Amino acid sequence: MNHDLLLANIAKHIQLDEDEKQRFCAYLQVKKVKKKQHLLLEGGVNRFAMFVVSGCLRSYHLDENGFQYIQQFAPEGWWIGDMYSLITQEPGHLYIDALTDAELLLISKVNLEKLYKEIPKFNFYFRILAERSLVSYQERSMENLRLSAKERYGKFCLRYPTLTDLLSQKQIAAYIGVTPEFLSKMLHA
Amino acid sequence: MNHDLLLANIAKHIQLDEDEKQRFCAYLQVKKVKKKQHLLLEGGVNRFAMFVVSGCLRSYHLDENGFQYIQQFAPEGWWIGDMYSLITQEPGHLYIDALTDAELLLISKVNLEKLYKEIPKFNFYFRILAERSLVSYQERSMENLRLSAKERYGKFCLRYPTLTDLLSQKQIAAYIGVTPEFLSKMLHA
DNA sequence: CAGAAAAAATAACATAGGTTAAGAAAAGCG
DNA sequence: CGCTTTTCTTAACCTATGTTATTTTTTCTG
Repeated sequence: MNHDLLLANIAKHIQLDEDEKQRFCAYLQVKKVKKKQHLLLEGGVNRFAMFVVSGCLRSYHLDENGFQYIQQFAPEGWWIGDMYSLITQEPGHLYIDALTDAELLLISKVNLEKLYKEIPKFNFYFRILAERSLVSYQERSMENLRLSAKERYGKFCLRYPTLTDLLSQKQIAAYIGVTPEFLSKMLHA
Repeated sequence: MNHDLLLANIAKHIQLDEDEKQRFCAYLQVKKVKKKQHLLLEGGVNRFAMFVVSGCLRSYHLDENGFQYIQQFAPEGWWIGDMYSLITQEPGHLYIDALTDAELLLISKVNLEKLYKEIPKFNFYFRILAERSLVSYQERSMENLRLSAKERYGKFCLRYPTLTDLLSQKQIAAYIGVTPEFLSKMLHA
């Protein structure tokens, strides 16, 4: 079943009885997307937190020169969204799209708020997730200041071991913040 | 009273009755530190989340060449800590010290866990904090990739308006990730 | 499978920011 | 208040990474 991967993930942090599982799953909706399909555009409001059941998504910024800067990859088992827009329900700056065909579970902001009220231990679950994610972005902020491109490439490989040989160099370059030309040169040097 | 600033901050997000306030405050300890005093060294375990009542703290990394990279400034009303070490209770990589004499409220990891059990709405409070902090570090990660030093300086000024003319250029340089020499040149160009 | 589109490689040249060094100004401290 | 230490400024030179352009290779799609 679609929901098993997510329920297993949740079970690592909080215990849900059958009734709670039912109620939680009732708040979810399944979505299938094709490769390259967009789920969020700059200026849009992100109304859903998205859990990747299969496939791979990414979130990125686009600058005025058309360069992409990838904030996150979301392979199987990861959550993704524009946290800023999701929290505030204001228009955000991120794009989110699918790098492969993918199957998602969505929970709307509205349902998420209901969930927190009805089953407060989800505050605990999402606090743990937010804290871990926070640590990861704190590290990346510092890495992006103090490490060379080659070192950032190394960190990318550690963070996404399953994606290292799956993604194009263009995607990896946009994640570590160099041009594809430079990444190519670097990998051959 | 020392605790008012923190209680006011909490009151913005959750409602505590008098008894809950009492119990919460009983978990806190007051600490006064002098300028330049360290609260955490690399390799140490961060046992306390720290709330700044007055003064200013900072957290930073030190690289093998002795360069500092500042992760966060914490003026009055901010929380600070080594999130990684605090969550895992493993040795961390951050240094934390005082940029001015400062007065802090500490809550130990142990008491924090008790607090979550006894007054579960603190899960909500710290979830909100973690989420906001997450958004801020997500933004900084991307800024550190895509913005020039001058643009990062601009973001620093927006993020810490009260510190812009308080901190030395050396501190600001270590936050935006350039050498003090380059920052000086940049500000005079 | 063929043609088109996207990605990767390579190379010459350009630039933001780093390095080193030295002096000037400011801040800390006895 | 004077001495010491730290910070700031300036400038010449250096390096990692960007830019532009071209060719080759790979992937997509009918």
